[in-house]
Amino acid sequence: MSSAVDSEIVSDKTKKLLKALSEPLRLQIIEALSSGEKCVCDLIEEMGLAQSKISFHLKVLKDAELIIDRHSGRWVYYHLNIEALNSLQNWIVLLKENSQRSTKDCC
Amino acid sequence: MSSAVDSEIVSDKTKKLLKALSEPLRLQIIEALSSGEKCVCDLIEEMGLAQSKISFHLKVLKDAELIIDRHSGRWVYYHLNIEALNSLQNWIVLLKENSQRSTKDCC
DNA sequence: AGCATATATCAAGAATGGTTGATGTATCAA
DNA sequence: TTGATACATCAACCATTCTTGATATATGCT
Repeated sequence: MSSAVDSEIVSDKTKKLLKALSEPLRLQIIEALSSGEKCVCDLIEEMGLAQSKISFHLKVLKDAELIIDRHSGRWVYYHLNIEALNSLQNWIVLLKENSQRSTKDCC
Repeated sequence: MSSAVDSEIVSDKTKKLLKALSEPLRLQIIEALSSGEKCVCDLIEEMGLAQSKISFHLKVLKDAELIIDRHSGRWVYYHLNIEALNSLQNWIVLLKENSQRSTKDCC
């Protein structure tokens, strides 16, 4: 249902989520946003990094739908997309369930 | 407590976990192992990939402590490390809690 | 001991991903 | 309309990661 050759549990969406989360700087951004919505300039100041660098990583996070942008005047505000976190958590839970099923001794 | 310059939630361990999970092939391996312990030869056959490739990715997963190996005769069996999945889940839960705290309207 | 099988490791090349500085675009204020 | 600010994008360079084929190691069988 999600790709041509498909015997997989992991959706392309989850793959993209995990790829986006594989960068330390992006994790820092995620953390920074976990304390609330922020504009790019806040992040630049808070993290002390080049603007183009921040923008680059924000784009990756946005493409993965981990964060959502909101434009207001000259500013762009970003916040976490809880849905993405939920979907990631679901994947982990699924793995764990699968795993438990396979290791439990039979009656 | 986890690094010299530390105003971060994300532990180095979590960073490594997420990096290890950023590769489609490694996700496939994780999935394959979620249905139970397997030896390298099982994975090679099941995934139809070069042995050195599989070994390479198994090493990354093992270094991140996402999987655990067990040697038995000529074979090496791998299984998921549920602890790692738990710790990843905890990180997500923490993010979500943080996020909710910051978005809830005050009394 | 000699051979076969299972797995790990390595070196070289290929591919992907990140950084940097410059430039583009949109919005606001004067 | 001009200038300033906030952000996005781009191209060139640099760094990291993956792949491949070859070789190494360890175990077990005969």
